Amino acid sequence: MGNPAHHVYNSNDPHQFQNRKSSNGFLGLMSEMEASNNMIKNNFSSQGKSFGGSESGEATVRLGMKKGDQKKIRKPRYAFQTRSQVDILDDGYRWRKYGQKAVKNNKFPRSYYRCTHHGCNVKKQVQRLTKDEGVVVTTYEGMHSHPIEKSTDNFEHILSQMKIYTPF
DNA sequence: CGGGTTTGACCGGCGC
DNA sequence: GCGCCGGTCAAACCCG
Repeated sequence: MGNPAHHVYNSNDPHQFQNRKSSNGFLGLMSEMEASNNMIKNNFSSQGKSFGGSESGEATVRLGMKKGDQKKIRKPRYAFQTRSQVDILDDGYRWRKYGQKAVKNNKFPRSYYRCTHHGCNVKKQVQRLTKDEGVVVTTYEGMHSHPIEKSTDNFEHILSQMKIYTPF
């Protein structure tokens, strides 16, 4: 991958993005999480810390031992949809793709990415809608506990801020 | 070479 | 218990 010259919001320039947010640019912003779990709120209130849930969960060795000792914390994740012609929305972090699966009722596959930063277990998945090819759904899971490593554009900064404060 | 992608197999949960 | 399904692993492959 590697889109050297420009960043990727590109496909629709920021202006359009802001203009159409009420109608189409920002199709939706939804967050999935279990309201029944209070711990999640704790995790989110202190964004500077590591989000304990997923980390401890993944630290457990899989395949051969049960990991559901005590925690059944549901990892909060939030998704937003954008109009873009490219699947790769570069938000400033480095992602490594670890899977791709076809989605039912959808003719396009879904790609699974993971942040390559050491000790950062943030995941995201990118999906494209069948009906509107121009719509790309990006779902983030977890939160980065380290700074962005690329050039800091304004929009990226705003975006990252958005990520932090979205759930509430 | 080193890092990221590809791709099929595998795993755990859920419904029947 | 079995099969579907969404998500992940890992070995091969690719490319700078």
